[in-house]
Amino acid sequence: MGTSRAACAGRYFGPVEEIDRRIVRLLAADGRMSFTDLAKQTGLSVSAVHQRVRRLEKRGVIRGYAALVDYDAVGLPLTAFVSIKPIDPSAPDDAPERLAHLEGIEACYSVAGEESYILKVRVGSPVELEELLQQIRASAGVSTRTTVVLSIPYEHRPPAIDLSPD
Amino acid sequence: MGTSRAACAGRYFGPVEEIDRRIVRLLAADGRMSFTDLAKQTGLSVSAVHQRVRRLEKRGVIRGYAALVDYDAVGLPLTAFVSIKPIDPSAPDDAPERLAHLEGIEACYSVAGEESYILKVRVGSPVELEELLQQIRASAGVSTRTTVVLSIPYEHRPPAIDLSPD
DNA sequence: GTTGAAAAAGCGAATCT
DNA sequence: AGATTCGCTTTTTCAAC
Repeated sequence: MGTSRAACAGRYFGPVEEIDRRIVRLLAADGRMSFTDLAKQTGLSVSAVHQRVRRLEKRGVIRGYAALVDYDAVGLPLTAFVSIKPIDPSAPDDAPERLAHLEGIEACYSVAGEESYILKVRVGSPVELEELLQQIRASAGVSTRTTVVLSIPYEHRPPAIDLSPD
Repeated sequence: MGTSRAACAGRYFGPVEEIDRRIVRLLAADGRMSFTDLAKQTGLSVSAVHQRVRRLEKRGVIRGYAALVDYDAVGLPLTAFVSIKPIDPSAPDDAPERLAHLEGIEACYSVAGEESYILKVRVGSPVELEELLQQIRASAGVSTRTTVVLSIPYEHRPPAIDLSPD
């Protein structure tokens, strides 16, 4: 190997080094933390932190920022997981692109197992879920299996980014 | 009814009115948007926006802010969905609390269907997934069924908050 | 990475509609 | 009640070191 990468006793910590991981961890837990606070927490100057955050954004390590919302309060009280399977398994599998235009689909995961993708959807009511399922089937040529979410004990807990040595 | 709530042709838009929904939508898409920009996008004064955002935070409509991170880059390249089912169905169901201390569990959904909860987990490697699954089974007295995520076409798309009339 | 200064944004109180 | 204007403070941002 020509390059020396971050590794430690068999555990690979990814291409982001210690201080950067601290920054990412802090911002994942509080996306609006100021550069001033970030500097205090990391022991760096404000400018140094600023520079690192911009670099992390540019490299795509930080992909963006989001407010975490109460979906009940904004009229989207119904969450569901929709597993999909192509009706014609020999057809090209471009379901994610075919579904990207549909509002209400929050995420699309390609998975191992019986089905090919799991979608996470948020809608306003059972009728809206029904309509969305019809659109999913029609748009992607798939069958669907839906698991309705009854309640959400917790969600979006900040990631357990490891801070061990490089 | 004594109170008049937001309703429109059979569609209930939640307890958050038009302009507030605009604000929430904008912040969900860009959690670091400045109050100045927010004011421009909504046609309000900066102070008015400021006041509304604080109120939305206090009411819990905005629950927090988070940086969206590239999990591969920070050493958590393995995502999975873990469906759990109590081994003893007559025992009290407090799985969410019993699992809350475990790092690596990002979300916990109570669901309708064969299993009782779906967990979303992020770990660094297959071995770490194995260890986490053992901890889940031991901590909550459940059996697990795991669906490994192979790739993530998209995730955390901003919610389709409706902006129709109240 | 650091310091330091200018520009921008955040924030609270008083005022007005 | 809710929006606006006014100042002051903090943060952001961009120089040069």
